[in-house]
Amino acid sequence: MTMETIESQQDGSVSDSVAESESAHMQTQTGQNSVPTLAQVSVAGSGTRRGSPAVTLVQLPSDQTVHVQGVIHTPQPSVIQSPQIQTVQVATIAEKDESAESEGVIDSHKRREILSRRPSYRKILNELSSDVPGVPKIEEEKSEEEGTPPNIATMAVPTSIYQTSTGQYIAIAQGGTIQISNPGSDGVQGLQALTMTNSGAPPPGATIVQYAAQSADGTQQFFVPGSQVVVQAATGDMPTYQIRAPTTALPQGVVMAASPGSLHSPQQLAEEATRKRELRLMKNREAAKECRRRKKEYVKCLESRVAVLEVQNKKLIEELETLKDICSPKTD
DNA sequence: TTAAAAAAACGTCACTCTCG
DNA sequence: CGAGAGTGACGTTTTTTTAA
Repeated sequence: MTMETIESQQDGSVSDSVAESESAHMQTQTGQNSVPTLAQVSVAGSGTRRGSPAVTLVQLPSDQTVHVQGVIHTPQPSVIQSPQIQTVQVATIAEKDESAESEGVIDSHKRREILSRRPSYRKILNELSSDVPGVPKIEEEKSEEEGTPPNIATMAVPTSIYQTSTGQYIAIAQGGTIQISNPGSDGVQGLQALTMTNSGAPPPGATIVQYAAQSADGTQQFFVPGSQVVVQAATGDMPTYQIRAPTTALPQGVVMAASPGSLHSPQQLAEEATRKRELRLMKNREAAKECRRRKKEYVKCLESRVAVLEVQNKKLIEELETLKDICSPKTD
């Protein structure tokens, strides 16, 4: 097996401002890869140059290995049509309006409009993956590479565990996650992950537990401003919990009903508005995390595709050279 | 070892798009 | 048409890298 080295143009940075790397359509000049920032891609060629498509291993800079199918198929006519064609353009999946950058005087609102009309990464990548078999799809669900489900992962380091009067266990993890487990169920399945949001300044002296029941998946969420913890649940159809400061043994206040019920007073309305806002912010927070994860995956995918196309380009160049040698006998 | 710089990650807002 | 998901932009925080 011969190891050869090609060079791929890539900045390697994955940050919030991926738009620059997305917008760039990479160009490879034949025989003159003199691009300032170069990353090396190792290619382990295997199999035949002619005949059935050979599978090539491409070692990406990020220790990824990509299986690349051979691009030269003997039965097919060569894709090389003219010696003058020396520029290979690669993967302009998500075009950004280049003029917006070049002009530089465009106002931010208009620029925002342009940018916000781009399709989602999931769509782009799925379209891309339908074209290229090697490109993985972004699943609708969380990918399995994320590992265990969140409610299992977060049970790893509970700092406090309480038992309610109904026999349920409440664990408060360091990350602010509350977990409720039913002793009757077999461990993990009885777990319910709850999130304590400590962000933002709690109203002074107030202890508000906001509760939202989502019957669809059985998820229950509590919002506890400040650093209080959930201590005890009462019996009955409507579960109630007490909030205590972690350092004191005295109950600080109560707490919650399983449904907000009818809201009348301005304070209740304000609390409801606060609850809705907290819920919206929390969802948006999670959505932003997921969006960034998808974006990173998308960029990785683009980089993989660049490597694949670099390999294709190299093979086409080799084919061109071979054909040149065959067709033009030596003159000297 | 440490301070500064750079990069990455995060939270929030504003907006568009999609779906019921 | 409204609710919610998705995402770009922006400012802030955290982590990593680099130079002294």
